[in-house]
Amino acid sequence: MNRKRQITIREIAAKVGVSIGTVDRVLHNRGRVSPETREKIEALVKKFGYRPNPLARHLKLKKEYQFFILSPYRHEDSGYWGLVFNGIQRAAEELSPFGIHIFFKEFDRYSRESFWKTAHSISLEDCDGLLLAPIIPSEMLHWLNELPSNIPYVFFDATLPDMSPITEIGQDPYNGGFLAGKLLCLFALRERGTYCVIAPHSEDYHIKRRIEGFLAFWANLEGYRTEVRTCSDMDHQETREGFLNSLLQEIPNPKGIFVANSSVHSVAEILNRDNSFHIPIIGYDLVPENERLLREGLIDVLISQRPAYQGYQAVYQLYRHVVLQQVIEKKIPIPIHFYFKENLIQEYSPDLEYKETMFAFND
Amino acid sequence: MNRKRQITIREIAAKVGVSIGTVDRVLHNRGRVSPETREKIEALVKKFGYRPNPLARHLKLKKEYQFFILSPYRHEDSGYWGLVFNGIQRAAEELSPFGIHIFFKEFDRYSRESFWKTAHSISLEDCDGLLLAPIIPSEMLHWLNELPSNIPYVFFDATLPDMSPITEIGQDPYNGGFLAGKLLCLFALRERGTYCVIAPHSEDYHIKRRIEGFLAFWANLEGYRTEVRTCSDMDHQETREGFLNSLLQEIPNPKGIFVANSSVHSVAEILNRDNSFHIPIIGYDLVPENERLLREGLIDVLISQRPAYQGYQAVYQLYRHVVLQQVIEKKIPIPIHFYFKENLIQEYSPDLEYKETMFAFND
DNA sequence: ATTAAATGCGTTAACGTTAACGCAAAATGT
DNA sequence: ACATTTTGCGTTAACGTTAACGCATTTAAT
Repeated sequence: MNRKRQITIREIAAKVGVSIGTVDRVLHNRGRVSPETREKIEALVKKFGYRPNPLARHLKLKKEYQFFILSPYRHEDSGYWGLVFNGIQRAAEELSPFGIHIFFKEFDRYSRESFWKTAHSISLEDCDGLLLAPIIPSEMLHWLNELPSNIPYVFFDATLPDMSPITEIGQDPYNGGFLAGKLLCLFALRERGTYCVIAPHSEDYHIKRRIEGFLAFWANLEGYRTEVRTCSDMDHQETREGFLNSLLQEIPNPKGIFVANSSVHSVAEILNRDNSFHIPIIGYDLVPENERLLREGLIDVLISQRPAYQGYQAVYQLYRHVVLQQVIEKKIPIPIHFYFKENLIQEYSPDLEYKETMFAFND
Repeated sequence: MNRKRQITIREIAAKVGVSIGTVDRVLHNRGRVSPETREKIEALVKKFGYRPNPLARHLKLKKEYQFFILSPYRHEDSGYWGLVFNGIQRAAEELSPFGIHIFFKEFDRYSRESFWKTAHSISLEDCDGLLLAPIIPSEMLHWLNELPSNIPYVFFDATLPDMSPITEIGQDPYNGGFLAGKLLCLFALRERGTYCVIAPHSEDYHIKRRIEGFLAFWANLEGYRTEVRTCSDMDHQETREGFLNSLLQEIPNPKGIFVANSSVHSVAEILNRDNSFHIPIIGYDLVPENERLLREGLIDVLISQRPAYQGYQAVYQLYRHVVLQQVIEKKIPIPIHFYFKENLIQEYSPDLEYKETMFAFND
């Protein structure tokens, strides 16, 4: 159970019969060491698994680490990114004794220009790590390919193929969609009929996979139909109302609706407010507006991507890699998490105040 | 956003006009300081919010921290505690550069004698922190009251009133029961009839609250009946079969069953294996046996208490308190988490291998 | 052949904290 | 009055790592 004490640079030096300076030069590739000595030292380093004591290193260097977050504006996606920032903020506070500093760099997720402007505003010289939301894959890819190769980065929320992040943090969108189907089916009491997917009109890989998962759930069931409809701009009131009206005209009696992103509140507000019948609605993300409507009963289920946890993990794993030089798992999967109106506990709420009633163990 | 640099002991000393030795004596209450000097130093320490650099301290002291886990045997509750241990183990590995060492002290949760024997085997002299599962409240209370007051401890899984733990980690059992009701109702397609609770015959506060929550869900609904039955020993095959047989005789057609603890697999195995009809069953905890039956479809839903996360958090928060001397939130609520057969991802699995298919972002 | 540069290595001073040690001066005991 | 203890404080050596610096040799350049 107890691993043995870590070997120190001084002990390595003694074993080889050189000074610590020489060992240090080998360790940091600072040259001025003969090939034979270098080999001997490298052999021992390997043999004894020497790893520099991160505490001593930090003490000596007094290094301040700068991590940059490249993410959509915090208010976008109905405030989703703000939830991520809460987790990031908390991690930053906890890790401040280690000299971790966080800088938020936000862009408009619908503007390539904004992305580039923001990306270029990051001062790469004194950047020790990047937290990236690859929400515009092509641009992110392009930018990363021109990046100095020595800057470590993590992906959160989504990922990109064929890259080398320290780790990828995210939720399986296919599975989320599948489960959305399952829950929607239950909330509709397995009634036969037509079930709708409402999605933004975008190329977003995540959204597509969620829809695929949702459709996969219904594929083998008999008596059920599914319809996918995309809306060009859910944030714009007229567009939204026009879209939903024509949807209801086309499908007059949908048994349930799955909104594949965080704009589910816009849908639920129109379809389930002041109506004589309730359409089961399931959507994504516990953003404030969605939370409110969940509480009011206009939304039935929300799938959470656990944004604050993702943000926290992104910072923490980067710290583990950069400061502690530990080995990080290549993937950090985020379990799919449901919220009904009865189990609303905001994780890492901004003010750290949790609702007492949700946690009353005694009396 | 950037907090200013922490003040050092040397700077405090300079400001007061004494040496660092004197300041250190004040900080550690080692006497040999005049009252006036002490006051001056204390004032400045307060004013500038001096806090010793945990890295330097650890470097100097080379202090090894010993944390003891006082918990039921890892195999008890169908292996539930083993899952907690996984999270503890992982935290211990991550924190090993800080000299954290973990010692597992396990007892039989059904034997007071075993509890005392185990509790007394903890060498309190070199104990820097305790992780406590207060699963036998009376004995734990008694033991804690006789404990030297300077040892910090955290509660996980459950808590005790009127104590001063560093933090309490746990899930709201009432809410969990309530949601179990809600989900069971959905899985039974809201069919009218009788719904059963099966619980162990014990005084366990958690279990009681879960049942209360479950009953609360049905209380205001019309056409639904609920029946609570306790079984003396679910682990014993004959007792179990006798219990379930008489249950089915009494309630021939239950619409759904809620098992208020992790022994749901025993129930599902008998009631839903090789039967022509499926009774919706919901239970607690993603222990291996339950996971298997969930996968096979004999169990419909499992509520997870996120044992590995609880274990991880318990160690991590204790580390934050003891090593970093940070302020810890008084309560760490564990959100209620559901598993269906489609979203099985084991958090913190022992071998750190996650199921790839659950996290395939691309293609 | 002489100077200059490069190589190979050791030494050392920090980083901030802690606690042992030392040493006056004051307080106490006989 | 003198010995002894106590008080109040400063000094210092670690802890492990890093990188600047120094100093011989060896190698290269003119």
